[in-house]
Formats: sequence, C-alpha cells, structure tokens
Amino acid sequence: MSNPAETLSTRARILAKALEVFAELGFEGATTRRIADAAGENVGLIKYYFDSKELLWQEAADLAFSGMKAALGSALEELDRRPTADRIRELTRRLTLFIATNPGSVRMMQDAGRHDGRRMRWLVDRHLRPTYTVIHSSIVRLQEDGSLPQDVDPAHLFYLLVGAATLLFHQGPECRYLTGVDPRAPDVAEAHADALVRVLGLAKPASDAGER
Amino acid sequence: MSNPAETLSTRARILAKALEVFAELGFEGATTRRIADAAGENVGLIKYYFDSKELLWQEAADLAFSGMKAALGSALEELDRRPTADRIRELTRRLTLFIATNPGSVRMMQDAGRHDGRRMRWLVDRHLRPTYTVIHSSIVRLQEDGSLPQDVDPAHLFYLLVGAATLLFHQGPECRYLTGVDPRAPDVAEAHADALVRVLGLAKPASDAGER
DNA sequence: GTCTATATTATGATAGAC
DNA sequence: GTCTATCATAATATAGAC
Repeated sequence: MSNPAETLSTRARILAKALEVFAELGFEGATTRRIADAAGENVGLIKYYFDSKELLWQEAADLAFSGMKAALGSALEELDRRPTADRIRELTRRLTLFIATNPGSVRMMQDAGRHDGRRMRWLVDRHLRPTYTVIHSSIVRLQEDGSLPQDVDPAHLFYLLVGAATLLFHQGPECRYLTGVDPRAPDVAEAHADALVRVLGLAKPASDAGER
Repeated sequence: MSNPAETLSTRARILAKALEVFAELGFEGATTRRIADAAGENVGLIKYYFDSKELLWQEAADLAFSGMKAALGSALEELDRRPTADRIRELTRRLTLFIATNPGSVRMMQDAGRHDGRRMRWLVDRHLRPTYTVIHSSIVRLQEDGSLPQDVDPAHLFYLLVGAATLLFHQGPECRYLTGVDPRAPDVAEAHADALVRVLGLAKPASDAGER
C-alpha cells in the first residue's frame, strides 16, 4: 500500500525525494533538477505541483515532521498527561529509533536553525514549538519531583536530550567513515537508544520516582 | 594584539569572516561575494589570497579546528595519558565552553558530515579523526574500569557526548527563537556544561572510579 | 499531466587596470 | 595589493507544445 516507485503518485514521489535531498544537501545545496532527477521525473513538474522550491521545501518539512509526530504519538500524549521518568525514557527511545530511520526532520531543522531566517522561523512556529511545549512542561514537572536536575533551565535539558539522541544519525555518513559504525543498521539504533537512557541516568533514580 | 578590524591583515579578515559565513550558511549557502562583503573587502581578493572557494573553505576549517584543539589542549593530552572520569568530565566542560563561543567548527563538521562527499572526508581525515582517536581509546579504558557503560560501542558514547554538548550552541538562532535562551550569553555556556556533566552521570560513580 | 526550451538571475572564476 | 568589469556556468522560474 506504500511502495516507493509503483503505487505513489508522481507528486508524492517528487515530495519523498525532495525530503531526502533537502536533508542530505541542505536547502541551498539541493537543486530542483537534482530532486527531479532523483525522483525520475521532469524538472517542470516541480513548478506544476509545488509552484516553487520554497513551497516544495515546506511540504517536505511537513512530511518529515508528520512522520515524527506519528512515531512519538502516544508517548508524547502520555508524557503530557502524567510525566514520569519512565515515560520520558520511553519518549527518548522512540525519538532515537525514529531518527535512526528518518534523519530528515532533524537534518532539515538543523539546516534551517543555524541561521535566523525565514525558514528557521517557519519551521519552529509550525513544527518544533508544538512538540517543545509538551516536552518543556514535562521536564519542569520531572524536575519538581526530582527525576531531573532542578536548578537547570528546561531548555538545556531539551537540547541535551535531542542532541545526544540524534547526532549519530544526523551525521550518518561521517560516523560511518570515522568509526565504521553504520547508523543505518537496525541494531545500531537500538544500541544507541539503550546507551542514551543508561547514560542519561533517567532510569537510575526510578527507585523513588518511577511509576507510583 | 588581535583586534577584529584594525590589526588583522586583509587576508586574515577575509578568513575570519569566511569561517563565520560558512558556519552560518553552509558551504553551498555561503557565497564568495557575501563573505567578501561581510569582511568589507573586495571579491577579487578571494582569488588572490585563497585561489578558490574550496581552498578558502579548507583554510576556514583549519582555523576553526586549530581553535578547538587549543581550547581542549592539555585536557586532551592528560586524558590520553591517564583517562579518568574526572578528566573526561573536564574535557566535556572545555568542549562545551569552547563550542559556546566558537560554534563554527561543529557547524562546518555537521554541514559536511551529512553527505558522503569530498569535503566530509577531508574534514574527517584532517581534523576529526585525530581527536576522535584519543577520545575513543580513553572511552575504552573508562569502560574497562566501570566509569562508563561497558557493552556499548565507544562510537555511541562519543556521539552522545558531542551531540549533547553542542546542539544548543550549534542551533543558536533556533534555540533563541524557540526558548528565549540565548546561547551566546556567557552564563548559558557554564549552565549547559554543568547540566551536561550532572546529567551524564560521569561524576556519579566516581566514588569507586575517580582518581585512584 | 508531462516535457522541452528559454528567460533571468546569481555565482565562481578570471583578466587586467591602477 | 586592491579593485572593476566580465565570462562561463548553473540555478530557479516560466512559457508553451504535446
């Protein structure tokens, strides 16, 4: 029901490839020609379906983040309802596993977020802030009950968590060349998620702050 | 003895701005014209001093990483000689504080490292691998004495550490717009380094694995 | 819907005046 | 060493044939 080349519409095929290419080369590095070629379609069709490179990029971002929200799904909602160390650990795990197979959303965010420009603000307003708001309030409550260090701005903990979870996959080609570890391998995602929750100590104080 | 506009040579002024602009906009996003304008110099001088955009980029990378090596300095050497949890904590702290004020090196690495290309390999071979080799062997020894989780590939711990330390600063403009926290503020760097060493638990098991 | 051809602009590179 | 002018190329956008 979702086969890359056969069942997808031309539009969907271009969009999927656009996400890949934008993620790998950045907005400026990606060219509409290259995206069209990668999709096996004609350059003119980008104008026809998406009107401009900018709008194609926006739709690619929508696609990337909709996938992420679906992957986090219930974990995010449950964390919002009743935050516990167990649940933020589960969220961390799901985030890591998702990014391992779909590094696109993080890559597009990091590409845009280095520079204070139009695309950065659009992406934050539309996609990042909604997720951040939930995680922020959860972090605050977890700080209150002692599961996370207290006198630290939640923003720090958010970026700590996301950075630790995603860098290995975001920098896939570099990691492969540098370390020999291929982040695309399925067991690598599991191993990283595991290493993260262990090292972050989110489970450690669970003796008095876990499910209660 | 090192004043931005006055005492630096034209060449050095262009190079410094090139690092800034490459870091902020990526290799493709940065244009030679923009770099020259930012430096208040003429476009033609880039050809004169650096011959090509690619070579200017390489020199900018050299500049960025030489700064980082200087900042890590003795911490890296001491870690290499005798790795302890205390020392990797000190390295983490120095890395965080350096990246806070000089996000350029990480940004250039992340810009190049998403894509398996010429610049990625050049940057890894010339700058990243030497540092990684030292940290890798230290991580292995810290795993052996129980300061770090044992059955985890050191590559995971390396990317965990670096990702957690750097994302907030790498994504400066985004973080500012999203959270209101300005990563350029000096106390923010201190706070992040502090949060990281606390949350990573590098100091926690020091009761039996610290200085001995 | 799909494709070719082209207009317009911006870029990296270069030649040459001063 | 510095600057202006310009070339060649590649990009996005566009018009229009089929």
